[in-house]
Amino acid sequence: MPRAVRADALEASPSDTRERILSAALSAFAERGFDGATTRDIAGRAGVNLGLIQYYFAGKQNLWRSAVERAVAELRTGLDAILADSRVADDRERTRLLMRGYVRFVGLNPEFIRIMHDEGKRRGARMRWLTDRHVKPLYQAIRDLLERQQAAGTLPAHIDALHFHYILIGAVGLVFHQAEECKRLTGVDPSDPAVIEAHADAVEHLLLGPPPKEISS
Amino acid sequence: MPRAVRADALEASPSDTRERILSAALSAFAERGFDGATTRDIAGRAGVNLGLIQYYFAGKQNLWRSAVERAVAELRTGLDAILADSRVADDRERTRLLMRGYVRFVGLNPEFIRIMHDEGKRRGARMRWLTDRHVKPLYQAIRDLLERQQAAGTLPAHIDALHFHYILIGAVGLVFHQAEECKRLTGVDPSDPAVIEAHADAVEHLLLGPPPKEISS
DNA sequence: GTCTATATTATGATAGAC
DNA sequence: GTCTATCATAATATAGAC
Repeated sequence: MPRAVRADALEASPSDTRERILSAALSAFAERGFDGATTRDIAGRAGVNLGLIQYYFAGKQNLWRSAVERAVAELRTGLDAILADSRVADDRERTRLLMRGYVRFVGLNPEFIRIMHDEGKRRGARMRWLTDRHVKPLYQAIRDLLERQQAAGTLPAHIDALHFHYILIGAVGLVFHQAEECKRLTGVDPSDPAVIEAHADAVEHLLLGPPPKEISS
Repeated sequence: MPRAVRADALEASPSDTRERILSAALSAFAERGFDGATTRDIAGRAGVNLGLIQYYFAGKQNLWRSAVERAVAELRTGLDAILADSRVADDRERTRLLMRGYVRFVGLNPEFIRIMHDEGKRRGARMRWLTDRHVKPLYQAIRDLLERQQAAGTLPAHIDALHFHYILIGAVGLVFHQAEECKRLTGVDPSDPAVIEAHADAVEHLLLGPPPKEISS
């Protein structure tokens, strides 16, 4: 069965080449921004020839989109599972799990948030694509969770979804976005799993408040 | 007195040219990042000749530093005044005023936070310069305010300054950093003064909690 | 599919006239 | 101080050999 073992052969398979370019692209775009990243650097990181970027992706824009699509799909899968989990009792718990899932994802995948920030400040096709395709669903989910809890009286009624969304996303993500600054500022590397959990704890406590009172026993 | 009126003459004075380059540079670096901004574009926005950038600033790096220095100085002046104001009664009120001052500054000067985010994610000389010179003092101030309130029992004791700092800065700034995304996502322009105040209200309520009880009258 | 050129454009910086 | 012209480099993208 020679076909089945091809992918494990010593030489990289074609699809492996494609994947390596995508991974290298995600790192490069996250570190340097779209303008700062160069196709030469990406090819170098991936250990492949520059021409292969054109062969597989037909240009820098297209490579960016493919790399981002793959990263966002991972996050969406995780968050959708939390939102659809029927075992979760109430909206506060669902918000809490959504937030913690988001903290963990961003802590382990800071490339994602760096690209979101790099594009979210610009007018342009990439920002519009990201917003319509990936930010809007998350915003709707957060908005629904907020409004249901406001109706139930468990979150303050006068805060608009816009503010709640950006406060939550900003509070969760900035420390991982600014990981290099944070390391110089505090000596602590936020990608450390213990720091990730501590950050989730802090956000939960400050933003979601103490858990609602137990039914008195 | 011909010397005194020179600056008001019809033609731009030399120092005016320098100022226009600085303003254009701040906008360009904020919108496109250090790598994406070009000296040609900056000269074009300022309405001056490309060669004048070399004449006044001797290079792109130096221009960046001068432009950022000017923007940061404005913020520092405002925040230092709040921190030094002896009329402020207690640390909670000082934290509240510091936060609101920061919200207003960032809301009106989104260039500042875009540059902070663009550099804070990178290793390199610009990040180190920004962190040591401008982020550290703010971090120390926030850390002191947090720890004094923890000692007084008015903020939760187990939250480390690192998390509190990045939660506060992230919650305050993201909506203004992502202004373009926000406009597309919600139709609301966060640079609207009413939105700025609403954001300050929301951060205050969610992060600092309700004001401490009045002395019963 | 992968490689070596190379075309084309854009960039930061410089030289020198006025 | 301000301008035009230009250099040297680095970028994306393409053409075509293997």
